[in-house]
Amino acid sequence: MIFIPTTIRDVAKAAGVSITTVSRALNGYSDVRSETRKRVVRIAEELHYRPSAVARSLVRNRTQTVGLLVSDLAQSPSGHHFMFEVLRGVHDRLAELGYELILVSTSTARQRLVSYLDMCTERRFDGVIVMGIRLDDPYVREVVEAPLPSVCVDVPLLSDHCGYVMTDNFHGAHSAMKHLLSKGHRKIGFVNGYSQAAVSRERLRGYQDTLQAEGMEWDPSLVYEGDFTTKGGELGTKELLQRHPDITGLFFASDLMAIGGLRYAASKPVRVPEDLAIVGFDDIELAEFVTPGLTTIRQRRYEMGQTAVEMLIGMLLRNEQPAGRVLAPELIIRQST
Amino acid sequence: MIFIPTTIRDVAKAAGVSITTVSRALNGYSDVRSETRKRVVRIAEELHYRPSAVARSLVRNRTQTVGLLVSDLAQSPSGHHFMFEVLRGVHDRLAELGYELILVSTSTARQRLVSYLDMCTERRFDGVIVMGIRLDDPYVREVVEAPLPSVCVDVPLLSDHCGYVMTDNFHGAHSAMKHLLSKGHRKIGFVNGYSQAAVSRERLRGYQDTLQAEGMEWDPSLVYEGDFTTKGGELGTKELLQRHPDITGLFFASDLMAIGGLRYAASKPVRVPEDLAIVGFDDIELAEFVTPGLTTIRQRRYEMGQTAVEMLIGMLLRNEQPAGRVLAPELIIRQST
DNA sequence: TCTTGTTTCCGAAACGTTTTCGGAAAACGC
DNA sequence: GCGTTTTCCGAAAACGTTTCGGAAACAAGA
Repeated sequence: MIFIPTTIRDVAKAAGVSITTVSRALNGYSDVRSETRKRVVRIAEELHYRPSAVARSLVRNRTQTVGLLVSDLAQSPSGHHFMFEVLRGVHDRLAELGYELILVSTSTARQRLVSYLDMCTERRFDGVIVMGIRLDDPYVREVVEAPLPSVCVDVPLLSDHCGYVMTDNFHGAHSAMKHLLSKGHRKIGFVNGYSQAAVSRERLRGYQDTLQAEGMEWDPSLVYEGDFTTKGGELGTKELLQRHPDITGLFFASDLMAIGGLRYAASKPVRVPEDLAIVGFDDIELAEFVTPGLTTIRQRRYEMGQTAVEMLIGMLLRNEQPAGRVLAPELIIRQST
Repeated sequence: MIFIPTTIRDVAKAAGVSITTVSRALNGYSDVRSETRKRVVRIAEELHYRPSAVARSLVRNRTQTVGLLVSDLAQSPSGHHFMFEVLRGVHDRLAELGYELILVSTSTARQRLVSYLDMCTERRFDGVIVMGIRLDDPYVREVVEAPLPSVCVDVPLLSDHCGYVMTDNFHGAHSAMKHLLSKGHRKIGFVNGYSQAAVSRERLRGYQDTLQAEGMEWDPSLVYEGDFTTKGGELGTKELLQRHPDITGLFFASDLMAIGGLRYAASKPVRVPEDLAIVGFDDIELAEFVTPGLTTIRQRRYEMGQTAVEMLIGMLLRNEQPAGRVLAPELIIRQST
């Protein structure tokens, strides 16, 4: 019933050599006669020998595992859309490099008893990738201070063992605004995410800067602080349109909020894009299917995941200094503008 | 630079006892004086001692890890929507039980060299949960035959160490059809997923059975075999409406395909639900945001993940027989019918 | 005093690898 | 035939735990 795997000892015995020789033969060392090597390899295959990663980890003092820390798997801001793609990027690149991905989230009871750091040291992760974390999250400090190589996604934290990768939110917001301006809009509102997210700050800066660069005055009452949710986007749209009925364009800090804006418009006699042009941020899958199709700023999420891995492994293997990498976003024009 | 964790030896030395005593003190054995125990616990905390899961796994011969095998992370049938929720359920329940989740997908080069089974034995997973796999996937055999406790999601495979959990697709399809019939539709088409998916077969059976139970003839030309994608749904709708212009209702085996149907309708002068009623399957997040809102069959995805874990751990810890568990779906009525 | 039992602790083996060090045998240079 | 190098292989230590089988110290019962 219980499955007992073959060990290196079994192979050694069957091949009539020492376990040392088996280890060396299978790991491609040079000092083993090719004839012996062939025999060992053959017998190892016959016995379906698979070296135990556990034992190997113990002696090598590296586990070839990376933890993916997600602050809250359940109710992340942009929902699954953002996370899943990053996760895919992380997973795929890790797999290519021969690392395993362990998923850790804070959403469970156990994680409240044992801290992130405790988990990481217990499991002896080689490194950690953090995502979906807010600047005011208590774990931030823990992660950055921990003596464990790490990379943050979408949080610009930098130390001697912690790098980050994120979208160029400033320029993303900039190109969204340039697009709206080019369409002739002059009164443009901004529905932001909550201010504790690093990305919100950058997007706000992009909004302001673009307006000022065009010589237009910048009016705080044109900005609404939402929470990245559809509901928040709906409320923000309502609020801003009440404050400034002459608004003809709205920029949202997330697609989910922009979809809230579309919903509000649909419930009123407000036509999109004729009466109100809408631009989102993220380019989640929904954006294409919603009517009208949502003009938005595409984040390269898969690539962010890959890049995070690249950086982490660089720190691990080649002792590279952690850095901050910024990925260029892309304007996707659909029917909402 | 490199982080060297404290070992049980460090604690033993600092506390002036043997490592045996430290181990027994921290693991709650009875034969250690409470005074000694307190001292050991205090010192362990002071030194931030965290027992190495690696070493423990080696000696205990269990790793407290479960692999989540995903046949292809990238292009799964229902996309992220299905997987992510199941994954959450799996993760959360595992975490509660003190297990770690390792994500393994077949989408990478490395996985093509080393088989699933090899990975699992190398890493010494205690058990495995499989999802997103097709009946004709070569890995199916491997997993079922492997002497490793496993649970399949959405694939009805049963052996003495392999159980499964899935939605009651037959009854899901049944209630979708009953709903359409109750709305007065008499000519109803069915856009199915690819036939190699176990769920497709069940949904087709539900479609047929319901019609026949109502004394209606069942016409194979009313069924289109799609591929779970939006594009396929679009093509299927076009094809079926050409074959039978008098169709007034369409049932889709996935929401993504149903959305394809909505798109086709929007591109023609076909009004939904007036000219054509549409029912999907899954209740992905999109279903609510699409216009018109999609009537669909909700799968309890999070719960499926939890249930899979429950069953696996039962096999592991309490030696329970693997079983097949079927979860009831739910009809969600929106504006598309 | 001798056995018996309890309580509290420890030494040592075991888990399955990798790796260091060194030794035996063969080949080579002279 | 002798030293030297090269080739091939094995013994043993190490990684950090858990656990088995005592052992020391002391108390209690005979």
